Amino acid sequence: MKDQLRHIIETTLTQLIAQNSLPALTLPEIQIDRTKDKSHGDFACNVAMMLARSAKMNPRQIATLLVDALPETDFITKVDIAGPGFINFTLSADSAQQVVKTILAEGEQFGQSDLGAGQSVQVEFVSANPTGPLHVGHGRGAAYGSAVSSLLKAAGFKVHREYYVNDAGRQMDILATSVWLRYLETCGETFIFPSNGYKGAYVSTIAENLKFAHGDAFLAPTVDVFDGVVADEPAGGDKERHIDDLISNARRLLGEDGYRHVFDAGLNAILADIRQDLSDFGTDYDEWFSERSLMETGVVDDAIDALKKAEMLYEKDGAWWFKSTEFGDEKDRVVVRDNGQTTYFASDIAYHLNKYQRGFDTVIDIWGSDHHGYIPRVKASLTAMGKNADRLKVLLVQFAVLYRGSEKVAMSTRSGQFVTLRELRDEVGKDAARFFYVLRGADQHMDFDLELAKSQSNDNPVYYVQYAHARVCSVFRQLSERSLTWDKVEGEKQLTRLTEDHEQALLSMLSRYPEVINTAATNYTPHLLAHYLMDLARDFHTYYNAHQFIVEDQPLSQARLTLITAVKQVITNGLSVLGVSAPETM
RNA sequence: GCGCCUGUAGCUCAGUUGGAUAGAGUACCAGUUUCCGAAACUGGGGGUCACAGGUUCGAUUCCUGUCAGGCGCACCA
Repeated sequence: MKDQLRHIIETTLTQLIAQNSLPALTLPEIQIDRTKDKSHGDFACNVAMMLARSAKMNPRQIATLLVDALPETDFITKVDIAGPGFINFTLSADSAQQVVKTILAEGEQFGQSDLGAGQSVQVEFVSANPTGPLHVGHGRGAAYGSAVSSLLKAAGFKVHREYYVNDAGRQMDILATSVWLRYLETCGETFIFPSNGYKGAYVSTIAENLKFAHGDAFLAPTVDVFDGVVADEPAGGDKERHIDDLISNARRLLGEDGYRHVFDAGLNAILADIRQDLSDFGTDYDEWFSERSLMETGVVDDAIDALKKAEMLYEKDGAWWFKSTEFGDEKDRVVVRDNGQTTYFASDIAYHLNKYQRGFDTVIDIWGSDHHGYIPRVKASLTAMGKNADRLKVLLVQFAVLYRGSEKVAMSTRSGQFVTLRELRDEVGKDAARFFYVLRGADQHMDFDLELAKSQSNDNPVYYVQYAHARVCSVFRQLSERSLTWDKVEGEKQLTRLTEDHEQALLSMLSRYPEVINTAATNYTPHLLAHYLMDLARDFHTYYNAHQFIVEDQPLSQARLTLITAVKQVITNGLSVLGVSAPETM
C-alpha cells in the first residue's frame, strides 16, 4: 500500500516538473508514514515540506499543486492537506477490508516478503564455551538470535544459523583436567581440588560416567599428578600457573590418546547438554561449527599466511603481531604466542575468513555486549585480508538482571552461583522466557522479573497476547456448541458490514503486520514485533468487550467471525516468529 | 585516562529511520458480567524527553560539549 502511494506521488511530481508547474529538481526519497492520529487519515506524506527549500515555494502551495494533479484511484477516498504541508490519505473501506482476504488466503505465509531477494545471511549466536551449562545470559542471546533469524527468513533472506563451538583452547583444557581430577577422586585418590578448576556438579557426573565406562584406565597416582606443580593460590601460590601445570601433567601422564579421550568425554557431554537445552528452548541450528576443525584443516594457518603475505604481521618478543592499529584498533594484537600456540583471536580470524569463503552475503555475529571491544580487531583482520568488513554485522546483547519481585537475584560466574537457562525454563516456561527476552531492545539493559514472567495475571504480557488467540478459539468452540458454523466465503462477502470503529482499528492494525516484519528484520529488532503483538491483542480484547461476534444478524456475524479468524492467524504468525506458542486454551 | 552503550511518567520500557498535541504496561484512584473465557474492558491524574549549545520549515531522534550510570581496554577465551 505504501509502495502504491509512493509510486503515484512520484509519477505525479515528475509530471508536474515536465509541465513546468514545479521547477526542475531532483526528487527526494518519498516517505509515506502511518498516521498516529485517526483524524489525519491512514497515511501521511511529507514530500511537500521536503521540496519547499529546493523549489523555493511554500510547502502548502506545493501540496495543493500535487493533490490537484493526483489521479483518481479506487483505494483512496480522501486526500487532505494539513498542518505545515502534510498530505493525508484516507483509505477506502474496500481496500481496508481487503487485508482480511489476503490474510486468509496466505495463511502462515502472510507477512512474508521477498525483501531479502534470496540473499544469504549467516547468523552466529550463543556460541558459549562448552565448559558448563548455559545460563540466563545465554538465554537472551538464544531468544534474540533465533528471533532475528526467523525475521530475516520471513523477509526473504536465506538464513544459516550457526553455533561456534570453542572446543579448543585453555578453558577447555581446564575443563578436561577438572574432569580428570574428579575421575581420580572417584578412583579413591584424595587431594585439594584446584581453585581455578570447574567445580560444578556436572563435572563430577561426567567423571563418574568415565569411571563407569573405563574403570581405572586413566588412573595415575596423586604424587605424579601434582609432581612439580606450583602451589595454588589459597596455599600462597599462583592459581593460573597451578592449573596450567596440572594440565601439562595430565597431558604427559595420560598420553595424547588418553588425554583426548578425557577431553572429549567432557566436551561431548556438555555439548550434548547444551544442544538439548537450546532445542528445548526452541532454538535450533543449521550447523555446529568446531573451532578445533579450523586448526585441524589448516584454516588457521591459511589465515596467518594470508596476513603474512599481505605484510600485516610482524614478529616481536618471539610472538607474531597483527597490525590492527593500521585499521583503527587501539593496539596491535598477538596471533601467535611466543610458545608457538595460536591465540583465540587467530582462530577467530580464521573463522571469519571461512565464513566469507563460504560466500554469505551478510555475516551476523551476536555477542554479549562485554565483547564490544573485540569488534574493531575482527573487522580489521577482514579488511587486512582484502575482505569487505561491512558485510559483517556485529549485534550486541546486554545482559539481563534477574529479579524476583523487587529482589535482585545474586549472580556471579566466579562463584558458580548463576541461574541456568534450564532453571529459568522450569520456573517460568519457554514461552514466557522467550517473550520477555525479546520484549526489550537487545542493546538495552534489561530487568527480568521472574515473578512477573510466571504470574498468570493481567500483568503478564505473554499471557495477554496468547489469551487473545485462545479467546478467538473459544469463540469458535462456542459456535459449534450452538451448532452454528462459520462460512468463510459468505464472511468475505460480508466484510463491508465491518463498520464499527473497533473493526476499522483492527483492520488497520492487521494491515501493518507485513511492514512490522520488514522493519524488524532490516533493523534486527524483534522487540518491535513483540510490541506490535501486544497492540494487536489489545485492539482485539477491546473489540471483544465491546461487541458480540455470534449475533442474530447472520451476515454481520459471518463478517465478524472472518475478521477474528484473521486476527488469530496474525497472532499465530507473529508468535511463531518469536518462537512462542499460540495455545487454543490457557 | 581512552573507546563503546545508555539516560523519556513513581517503576519497567516503546517511540514507525527528522514530522503534527511524546505513548504503552505497571502502580495509584474510580467504574464495567443476566451477554462468545474478567488472564479482559472503560475513565482519571502523572513529563523541563539528563543538561547546555548547534544544524533546519520542524529535534526525543542528527552533531558538539557537560553531568550520571553500565561495559570494555591480555602472548584469557
